[in-house]
Amino acid sequence: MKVLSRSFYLHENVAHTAKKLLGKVLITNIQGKKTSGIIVETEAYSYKERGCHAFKGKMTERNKIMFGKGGFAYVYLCYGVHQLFNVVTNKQNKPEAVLIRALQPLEGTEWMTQRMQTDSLTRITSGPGKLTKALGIDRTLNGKDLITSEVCIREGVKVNNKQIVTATRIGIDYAGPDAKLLWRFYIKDNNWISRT
DNA sequence: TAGAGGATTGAT
DNA sequence: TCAATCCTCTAC
Repeated sequence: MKVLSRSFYLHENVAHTAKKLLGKVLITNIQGKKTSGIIVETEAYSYKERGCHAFKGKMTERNKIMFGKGGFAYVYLCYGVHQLFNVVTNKQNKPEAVLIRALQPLEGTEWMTQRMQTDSLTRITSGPGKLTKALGIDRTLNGKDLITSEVCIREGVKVNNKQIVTATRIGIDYAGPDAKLLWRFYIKDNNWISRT
């Protein structure tokens, strides 16, 4: 399977890219432990709306990686507890990103269960904070190139448009009217979707 | 430089 | 429903 090219990430419509990422495979190779999973749930974020860290194009020390070109990892700490993994999209100075919210485990499941301290695969990657832990993703991967580094995304399974469910994003009530944007995408009836 | 709050999760 | 937990951002 082929690693996604730079051009995939440069599309100017982040919601379009978020939808296209469904079915793709996220791979990490951390300390010799290769793990991967099929992306089954995503959310889009754009500088044009309040839910985004780079709203109105405001650059800070934390979000500056979003201002570069697409195809790089944006990892940050949420609630002081969880690391969240995003894919930077669009061209330089068009800060947009796709949050990966859930995966279907594929390879290296033994490492995932070990990292999660459980024997069961059930719901082990069904949430943005959980999948990063299962795949060994942390903030040291912030800014990594998704084409050449130890974290990358490759072609996966085909997802029919009819299988994709569109919904409002989770946890951004503070964004006012922008919280109503239908920018959350997930694969219908998939067992690994995060909480409803 | 201090204070508030967050793109979550799991236990109560 | 609520606490954990700490980094980031904002205001002073």
